[in-house]
Amino acid sequence: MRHDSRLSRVLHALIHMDGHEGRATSETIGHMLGTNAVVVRRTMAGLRDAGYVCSDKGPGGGWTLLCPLAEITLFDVYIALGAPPVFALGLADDQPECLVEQAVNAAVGDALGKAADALMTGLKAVNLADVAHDFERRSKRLSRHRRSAA
Amino acid sequence: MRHDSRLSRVLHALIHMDGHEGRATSETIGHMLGTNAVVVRRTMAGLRDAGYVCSDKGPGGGWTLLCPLAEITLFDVYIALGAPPVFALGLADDQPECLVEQAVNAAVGDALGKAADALMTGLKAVNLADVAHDFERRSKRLSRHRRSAA
DNA sequence: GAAAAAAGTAACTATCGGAGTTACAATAAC
DNA sequence: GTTATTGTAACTCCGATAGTTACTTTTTTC
Repeated sequence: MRHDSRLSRVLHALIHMDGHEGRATSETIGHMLGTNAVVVRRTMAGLRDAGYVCSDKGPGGGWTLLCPLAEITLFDVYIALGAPPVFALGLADDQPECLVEQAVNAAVGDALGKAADALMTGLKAVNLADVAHDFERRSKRLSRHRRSAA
Repeated sequence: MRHDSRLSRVLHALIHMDGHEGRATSETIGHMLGTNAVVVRRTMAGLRDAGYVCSDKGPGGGWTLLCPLAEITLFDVYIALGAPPVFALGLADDQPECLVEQAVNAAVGDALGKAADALMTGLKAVNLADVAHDFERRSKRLSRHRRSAA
């Protein structure tokens, strides 16, 4: 596996669900994301547990957004996913008694810690309504271009 | 694989090499890092290509540091390793035409970009002499504790 | 109450990259 | 020429997400 794209995918699903009439089934969401229903259920489980969405079984069932987009930040979603590991880079721990390893890990760990802080700050600064507005901007720009090309 | 610990390990090796009399063989370095000689050679190859160390074959051969520690930053070493991927988190690219995906990826990518900037800034701010000094501080502190415990 | 539509979930496979290992070639010192 | 050493290719191992299959459970609808 190269990347963990769950955050990106779940956000994608939530924005689509906001524009969606009524409930969206896992199957529908899977098509929107280019994946399948089981992956959608698995990934959305954390959001359901956190109370941002609910799911209903049976005919007419599916996923419902329980919250205005403006009240969910990217950070909230990241936490609801279980705060998965951010970095591919890590510290060696083969010689935990070695003071050189400790000094190196303190230095690298400090830089990684600052990077993680910056990431969390960045995720807290944006809510899903911001992303939805950006989507709308992109839609309008695209239709302008289409008209002018016609 | 969980983490890429090459940066941490190479730094560990370089600090040890600075305190080492003459050349250090891959075998010796492997023991210091808790790994084996082939992994050491593979990982150090980038540093050799970048000119920070050289390696000599044959009896009496091994690795030599070519540069004062103060002239190498953590960032330099990261680049010499080939600037490996920093994040385990990534963007979805299953629906590249989808404007929702684009908006989501712009938002998440922006946060990741700021985090990467913070990481690089942190890596540039520390050179290997800083790490070596921290190692010496740790050594002194430890021997004080040992004396006072005796 | 039977059929159908949906979620929930377990279990398995695919994939990807670092790490570990083995094997062997190339080189240099003595 | 023997030995110590690097250089490298080729393979296995591991861990995590992602994909897939199969089955159970729940709920609606007829």
